[in-house]
Amino acid sequence: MRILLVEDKVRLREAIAKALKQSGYAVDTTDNGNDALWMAQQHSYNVILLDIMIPGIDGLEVLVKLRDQKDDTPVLLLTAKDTIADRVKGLRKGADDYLIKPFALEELLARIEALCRRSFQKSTSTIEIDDLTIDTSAKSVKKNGELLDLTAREYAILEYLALKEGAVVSRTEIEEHIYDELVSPMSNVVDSAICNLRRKISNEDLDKELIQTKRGQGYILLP
Amino acid sequence: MRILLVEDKVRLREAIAKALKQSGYAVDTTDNGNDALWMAQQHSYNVILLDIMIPGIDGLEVLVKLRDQKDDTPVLLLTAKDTIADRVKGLRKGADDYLIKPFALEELLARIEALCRRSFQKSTSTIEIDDLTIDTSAKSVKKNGELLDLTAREYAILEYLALKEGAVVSRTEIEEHIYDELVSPMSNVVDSAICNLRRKISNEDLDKELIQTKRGQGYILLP
DNA sequence: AAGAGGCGTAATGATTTCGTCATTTAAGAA
DNA sequence: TTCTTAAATGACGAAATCATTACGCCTCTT
Repeated sequence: MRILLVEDKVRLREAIAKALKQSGYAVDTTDNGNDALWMAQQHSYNVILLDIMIPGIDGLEVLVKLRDQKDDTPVLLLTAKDTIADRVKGLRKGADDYLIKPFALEELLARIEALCRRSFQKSTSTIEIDDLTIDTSAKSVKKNGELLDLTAREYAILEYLALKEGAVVSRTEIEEHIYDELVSPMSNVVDSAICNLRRKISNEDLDKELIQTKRGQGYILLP
Repeated sequence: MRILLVEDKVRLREAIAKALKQSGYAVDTTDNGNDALWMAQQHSYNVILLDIMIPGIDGLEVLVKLRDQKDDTPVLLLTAKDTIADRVKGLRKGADDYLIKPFALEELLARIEALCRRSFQKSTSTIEIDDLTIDTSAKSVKKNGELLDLTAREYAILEYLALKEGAVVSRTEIEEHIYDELVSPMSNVVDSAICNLRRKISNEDLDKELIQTKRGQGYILLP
């Protein structure tokens, strides 16, 4: 899951970014509205955290422009203002949620989770696929009740595939949503990660692969 | 466990704060309603102790605003008033418990415990994990019946991990819940504390670690 | 007032992860 | 079948993360 964080106060921005990364998100940050718009056009983020009071174009305007461009990335507004009028204004302009500063990091994490779930049209925090149970809240995966020992990367990829269950997911898409920095075109990081992941989730006896390869296209997770 | 104490009378406030700290809670205090609201938004407390008669916004109003913001932190009202009408009013507005001044510290501590338990949906005051028995009421930990000599910090961390058994808990989350002030970003207090904790709870013979490291994510307590 | 112990900090050493590269294997077209 | 290209796999090393120790401040106790 990749998140764009738009916040001008350095300390707050870095504190939030740190917490998000610890929770397994790929995070891009910026401190102003112009860059925010630019970045939002470059990548498809899963969630955008948008402070309203920022230099350059203000947060609400960024939001409006995004929606004008038919970009419906979930936006969570961060704001110091706390009047019903402001709330309504933000939501009217197409925000999906808002949080009043200062807020608890856990609250933020919970809302982001909710937004992600919603954007993938999932209502629960666990996804069941075959003999796997993926708990997106605890960030753990169980196979027949046994906890699997996945690394952060492995988990992130599996979760992403699971959320898009049944859809072909390209390498590029995985790179863009899971990795912080741009992956060099020649790299086979994803292949490598998928290989390790398969090793951990496969049933040695059955030769059925949960993660199937669509040659020339990417991977697909099938139940 | 982190507690917010809102009480304007200095002596009483400090007495309560001291007692709470001795019982192993992280305590933040304030003497007025405005700051209380601010602080409650800043952190996610496990319990809020709220005097009704305070300067600024009064206690009941603070409560109402919290609930308006969907903040369901357990609130224990402290008040001199003792009429059924007042009680009902408080509870109606979303308080979880009620204590009439003057009260015995013992009584207060007991109720706080109850609220903490309830918020984690645990009915008993002891948590059993592997060969450990954590008594949240006595704030003691036994290993195979033997009492362990944990420091307050160590206990607090263990208890928190235990309450979230099976879920990955990030350093940031631990810092936020166990430590009074924000820990400097570079600090490795948590690592250090975990290290000491492990030393005390580990079985030298078995190499199974109860507290496992999820590299890049945090720690997880597994049975 | 002195001693002890808790606890935060810094430094160093150990571990793990993960990206890269090289090689093998498999898929699909001719 | 054979050739071409994509994907899987395994080994390796750099980098990041974590564990552990030592030290010093501060608080609490006696």
